[in-house]
This record gives sequence, C-alpha cells and structure tokens, in this order.
Amino acid sequence: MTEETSEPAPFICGLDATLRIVSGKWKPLILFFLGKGPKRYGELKRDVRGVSDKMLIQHLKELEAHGVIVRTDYHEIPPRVDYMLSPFGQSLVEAMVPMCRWGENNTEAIASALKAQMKGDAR
Amino acid sequence: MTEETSEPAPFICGLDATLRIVSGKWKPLILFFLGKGPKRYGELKRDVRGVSDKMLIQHLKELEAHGVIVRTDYHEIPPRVDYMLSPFGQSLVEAMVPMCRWGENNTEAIASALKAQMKGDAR
DNA sequence: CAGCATCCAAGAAGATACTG
DNA sequence: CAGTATCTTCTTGGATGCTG
Repeated sequence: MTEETSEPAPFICGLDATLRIVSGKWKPLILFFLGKGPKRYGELKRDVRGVSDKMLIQHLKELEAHGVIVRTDYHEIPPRVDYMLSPFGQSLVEAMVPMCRWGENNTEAIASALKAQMKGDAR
Repeated sequence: MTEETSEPAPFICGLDATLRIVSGKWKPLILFFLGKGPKRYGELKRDVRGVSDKMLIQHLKELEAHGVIVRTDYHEIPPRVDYMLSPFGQSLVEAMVPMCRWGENNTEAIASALKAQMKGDAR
C-alpha cells in the first residue's frame, strides 16, 4: 500500500519552503505584530486591521500547528488567551525584518506604483 | 467629481506595503529567480516549476506595471523576450534574501512542521 | 517561442449570527 | 473575551486550445 495520499510537493528552493509557512493573506502581518511581543487575541485583532475573526483564528491555528507561534490559554473567566512567537517563529520574523523595512522605506513609491496600475487596468 | 473610486486601503505598516507588491502565489518565486539575472520567458517558466502560462504572464504583467521588473521584447522571429529586475525590484529581492536563507536553513523543520499538521487535520 | 482567450474548479475570504 | 458555525461571494489558479 503505497501511502502517497497526495504528496506535499517538494520545495523548489528555500524561499518556496518559507512561503509554505507564511502563505495566507494575514499571516505575515500576524507574525509581524507578534514580533513586538505576546498579544492577546483582541489586541492582535485590532493590530491586524481589517481581519475577521474567522480568518484570524484560522491563520492562528495554522501557525500554531506549524510550530511558529504558541497559544496560551489562561482558563479564566472572562477568557484570556495570548499568542507569542516560538523560537522558530522568532527566527522567521527576524528574516522578515528587511522586507518590513523595505516597505517602510518605499511606502510612497509603492503607493504610486499601485496607483499607476489602476489607471490602465480597470478590473 | 470626487475621484475616490474605491480607495486602495491604506497600508497598516511597512510590511503591508511590501505585501501589496509581492502578493500572488508565484510572485516571490519569480522575483527570486530573476534575482539570479535576466531570463527569457521559457527559462523562467522552467525555473518556477509548476506555474502555468496564464499565471506567469499575469504576474509578470503586474510586476512590470508596478515597476519591479522590466520586460524586453527583441522583436525577433522566433520571439525572444526577457525579463529582468529594475533597480526597485533589485532592492526588493535583496530584502527577501533573508527569507530565502531562512527557508534553506530550515527546510527539514518546515517539512516536518507541514507534515505534523496533516495528521491532526484531515480536511 | 512567447503569449492570449476561454471555461471551469477550488479555495480563500467576508458577513452574519451564535456560544461558553 | 475569545472564539464557532454556516452561508455566500470573490479571487485565484489550472487545463486546454489557438495565434503571430
């Protein structure tokens, strides 16, 4: 019985491997904000402006399953849960820092690049 | 005439800005391979294993529209076209290098993290 | 070779309402 | 507060076939 029930598809390079972890509309942002320290659910939701409960929870669960973040439930009432980076996640966030900085340093260029596209492309 | 035809939604941070440029299933990989030098269409397609013409062209057009890459058509027959990074794109790729390295250095950890998830989650 | 057009499937994401 | 559940919508992406 060859248990090749859908191969995970091999990585084509290191970047590809990294992307398997951070793919998801909000994952990079979640990691970015957790990089600033442990956060409670509600706090995180406020930081990642625009995310819905559904997506936030879903991504959080995946990141936890991948060993990138750690969830702590204090079993209190009212509920208190917080999320923090694991050492693995921490190293990932560090690898993302240059991309954050690039965005910070090129905000205006990016904004106008995105606008330029809109003009010729009205989808 | 108030020309606010659908606001682009403001960036919530630098990373968010960066993501607007590199979001797309294959974009980071395209940039990564172009980081190794100019490439012809077919060459790129071979590098980015698994991508379809449709997606490759679509992403290439967007990246070009955003000023990240430069397309050169030699107007020859048979057709010859190549793609290369613009200086802007070059700086972006440099910012991505740490993520590539992270993936290279953690390939096995990532692979098992992805497997671990599959077991408890058979969706 | 490089690329476009069309159709279609899958999945990601959003809105809304509800719970311990 | 921190989620869950369900439904619907929208975007993404893949397969295929055609063209200069």
